[in-house]
Amino acid sequence: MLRYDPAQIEARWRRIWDEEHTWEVPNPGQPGFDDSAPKCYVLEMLPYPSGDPHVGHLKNYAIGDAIAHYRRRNGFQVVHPMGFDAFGLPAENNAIKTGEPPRVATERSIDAYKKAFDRLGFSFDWARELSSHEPSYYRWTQWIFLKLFERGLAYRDEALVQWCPFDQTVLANEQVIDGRCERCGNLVEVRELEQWFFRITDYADRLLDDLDTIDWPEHVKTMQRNWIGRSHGAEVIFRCEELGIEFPVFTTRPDTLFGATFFVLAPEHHDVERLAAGTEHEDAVRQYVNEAIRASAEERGAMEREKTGVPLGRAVTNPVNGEEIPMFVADYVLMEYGTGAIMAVPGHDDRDYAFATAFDLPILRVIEGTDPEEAQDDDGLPYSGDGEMVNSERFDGKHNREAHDEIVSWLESEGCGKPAVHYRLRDWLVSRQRYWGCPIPVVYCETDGIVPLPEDHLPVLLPEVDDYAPKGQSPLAAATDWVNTECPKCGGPARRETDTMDTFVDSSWYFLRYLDAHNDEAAWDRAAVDYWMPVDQYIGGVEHAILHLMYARFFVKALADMDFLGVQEPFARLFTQGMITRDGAKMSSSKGNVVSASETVERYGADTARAYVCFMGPPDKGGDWTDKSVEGVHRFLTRLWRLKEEVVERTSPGGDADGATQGPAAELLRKSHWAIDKVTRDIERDFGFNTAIAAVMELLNVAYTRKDDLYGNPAGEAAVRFATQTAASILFPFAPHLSAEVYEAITGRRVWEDAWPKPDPALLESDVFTLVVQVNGKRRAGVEAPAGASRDELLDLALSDTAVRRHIDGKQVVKEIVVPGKLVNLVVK
RNA sequence: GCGGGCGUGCUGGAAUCUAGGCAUACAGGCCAGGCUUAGAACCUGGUGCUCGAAAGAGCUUGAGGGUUCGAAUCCCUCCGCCCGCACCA
Repeated sequence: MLRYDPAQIEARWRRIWDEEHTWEVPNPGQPGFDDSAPKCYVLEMLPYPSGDPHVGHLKNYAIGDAIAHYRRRNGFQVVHPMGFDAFGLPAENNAIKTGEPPRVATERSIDAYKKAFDRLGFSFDWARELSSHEPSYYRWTQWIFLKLFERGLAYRDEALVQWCPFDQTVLANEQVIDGRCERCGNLVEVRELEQWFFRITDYADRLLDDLDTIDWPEHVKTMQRNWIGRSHGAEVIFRCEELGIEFPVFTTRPDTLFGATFFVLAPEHHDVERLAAGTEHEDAVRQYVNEAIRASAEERGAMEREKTGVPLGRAVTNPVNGEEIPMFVADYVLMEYGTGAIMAVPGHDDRDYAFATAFDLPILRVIEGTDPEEAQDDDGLPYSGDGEMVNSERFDGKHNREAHDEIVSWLESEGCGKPAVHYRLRDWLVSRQRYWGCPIPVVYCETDGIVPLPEDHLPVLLPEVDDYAPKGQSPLAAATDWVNTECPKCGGPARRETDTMDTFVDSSWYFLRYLDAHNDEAAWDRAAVDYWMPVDQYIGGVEHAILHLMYARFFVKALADMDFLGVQEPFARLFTQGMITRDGAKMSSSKGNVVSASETVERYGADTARAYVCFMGPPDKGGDWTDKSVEGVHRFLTRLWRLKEEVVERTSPGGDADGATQGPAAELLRKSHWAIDKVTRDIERDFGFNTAIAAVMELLNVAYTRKDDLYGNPAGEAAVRFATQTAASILFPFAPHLSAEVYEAITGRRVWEDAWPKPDPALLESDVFTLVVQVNGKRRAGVEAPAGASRDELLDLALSDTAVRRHIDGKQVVKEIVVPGKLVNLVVK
C-alpha cells in the first residue's frame, strides 16, 4: 500500500490543471462559450502582495475556491479571477529605506504570492490576471478619473484635510481611525490644502438606499449606514442683527427651537474672528481658537471631557420667538458636520446641557417628559424623549412629533428655514503626495488652468526617480523632465500634477477589468461586463466594510450613470470571513505568531491546509490556529487515501449495491446518500463548511467500521466503492487534489467533469426510526418504530416499553402528545 | 452612552436559534486495549457532571424568572466577553 504523499499527488493535478487551462473560461462570443449555462462570478478581495501569505489569506481563497468548484459542478459557468493590488505605501516605505525601486520589490512579492497560490491549487483563471501598477491597467484608472472629471465628480478644492506627518501625505477621512493614521498609527494633523476629491456625497442617498437591494451581512450594512449618517431635519437661520450676519444651523429637532437659550460656533468657523473683533472677549477667543485647532482630533473626540468654550460677546435672534440669545465658541461643535454652528437646547440635549451647567446658562423645558428613566436632575432634564410641548407659545399642548413638521413649514413661509438632510459622509479625498501610485492625468497651464489630458495621451506613465523620500510634496515633483510638459489645449508650458491617486481608486474597479483584462481599446467591453456582472459572491475581510466596499459601490453607480455598465451594485452577495488568530491574538510579525501558509502546505500539503481552515469552525467566525487540529484533518485525509488504496486492491468494479436493502451494505449506501444531502445543504446554507466536512468524516467512519464485512461480496464491494467515490466527490471543493486522485482511482473519471451528485430520496428515508418516548418531558426510552406508523401505533409502542412502564405505572396519564415520525410525550400525574 | 453579535463538555465546535421535540455530531485532548523487542504511525473502545459495584437515578447549554406537554432555541431581568459607532446637532 502506498503512503499518502500530498506533495506528489498535488503536483500531478496542478500540472494537469495548468497544462489544460482547466479553470479558464471564455467570454460571450469567444470560442468555447456556453450560452446555455448560467453564469457565476466568484471573487475574493484583491490581495496586496507583501511578503509571504499567511493562513489568514489562505482562508479567504479556500472559501472562495470551494464556492467556485461547487458552482461549476452544479452547471454554472464560473469566472474566478485573481490579480494584485500593487501600488501602495509598504513598497514605497521599503524603497525609502533600501533604495530598491518599489516596482522591483512589488513584482518580487507578486511572484511569491503567485507561487504560493499555485502550490495551493486554487482554481483561478490566470488568463485574466491583472496588477494595478501596470500601465495596461492604470491607463484605465486614469481614464475613469477623466470620466469622473468630465462629469464633475472629480474636482480640486481647498479644504481642511487630515495630514499624516509620518507618511507625509493627506489621508481620506476613512483612513483616520481615532485621530490616528490607519497605516502608521501616528496622530494626524489638520491642514488646509488644495486637493483632489471625488464627489461621493452626490451618491449618499443611493449608497444608503441600495443597501436594501444587496445580500450582505447585516453588520456590514449597518456600518455603511452609520458611516453615511443621513439625518433628516431642518436648516434654521439665526441672525446676528448687530453685524448683519446670518447663521444657518442644522437641527434634527426643530420641535425644540423654543428651548434654544444660547448659540455655539465651532472654533474653525470662518466668522468667529469677525464676531469677536472689537469685543472685550477678542483676545480670549483668539487664544481659545488657536488651542482648539492645534489639539488633535483624538483629544477633541473624547466625550467624557469637560465642556470648554468662550463667549463671543454677541447675540443672535431666535427666529421662532425673536429672543436674543448669547453666542459662544466651543470645540464640542464640529466644523465638519452641518454648518459648523448649532442652536443649543440644554433642556433636551445632553451636550448642550453639560455646557449650560458649566457656564451657568439658562435651561428651559419645552417638552414634558413622561419617562422617569430619562431624568438626570431634579427637573427631569435634559430630556431627549417625546412628549407634549410647553413654553412654546402657539405650539403648547401639541405632541412634539406633530409640531416638528408644522414648525418647519412655518419657518419656510417666514423665509428663515427649510427642511434639510445632512450626511456624515464627506467627499473622498483621492490625491496623495506619494510616488508609488497611479499618476493623476491632469496638467496645470498658466493660461488654461487645470487641464485634463485627452484620452489619447494616456497612460501618463509613472516616471523613474532616484529619491523616494517624501518632502511634503510628491517625490514626482523632482522628476523635472516629466513634470514640465506642454498644455494639450494651448501648447504652452504646463506642469503635470505630481500627486498620485489613493490606492483605493485602483481597487474600486478591478472586478470590471477582469472581465476583459487584455482590451487595449477600452477599459472593458460592455457585452462582457453585462454578461458577468454583478459579482455573485464576493469574499473578504470585514476590515474593508467601509472603505473599499463603499468606494467600489460609488464607482459602479457613477459608471452606470455614464452608461458604461448596466448594474447598480458591484457585489450582489458578500461573505466576510472571520480572522484566524494564534494563541488568541491577531497574527502579526511583531508578535512573532504568524503561521505561514507555505510552511503549512510544505508540512501537510495544500489539501490539509485548505480543508483545515474550512473545518476550524463556521467560516464567518474567527478561530484559533492549533497545530494539533491540523493534524486531525491530515489524519482524516490520510484515512481517505488508505481506504482508496484498499478498495482498489481488494474490490472489483461492476457490482451493484442498489439491491441491498438491509445489513452493512445498505447502511453504508444510506450513509453515502445522507452525506451527499448534508454536504449539499451545508454549502448552500450560509457556508456551513465545517459541518459539511464533518459529514464526510462521518461517512468515512462508517465505511471504516463496516468495510471488512463488505469485502468479498459484489453488493458489499459496490457499497464501499460508492462510499469512497462519494466521499471524494463531495470533499472536492475543500481538498481538490486528493479528491481528484481518489475519484479517478475508483471511477476512472475526473471529478470536476462530473456533475455534483444528487442523493437518492428513497435512500434518505429509512423505513424505521427511533421513536423518542418522554414522560413529563423527560426522555425515558428510544423505541424502534416503522416510519409510517400512525398515532395509535406509536402510542401502543411507547406504552409497551418497559422503561416507560416503570415511569407511568401507578400514575394517571392525563395527556398524550404524539409527533409522528419523532416522539411521544406522556404527561402523568 | 448608542447599535450589533456572542456565552453549550477539558478545548474548537454540533444540534435548519430563521420551524421549540434524543443536548454535546465531527475534531482535538485524555484514558484503556490491540499491533510492536520498544517507540512512532495505525486500529478498536471509552470519555458532560454527581451518586452507584451495576442496573439505574438525579443534575446540566453564563445567572435568575416566565410561556409550553416539552426550551440551548421564544419572552423578561441581570452578569460577562467581542465588534462597530461615538460631542454628528
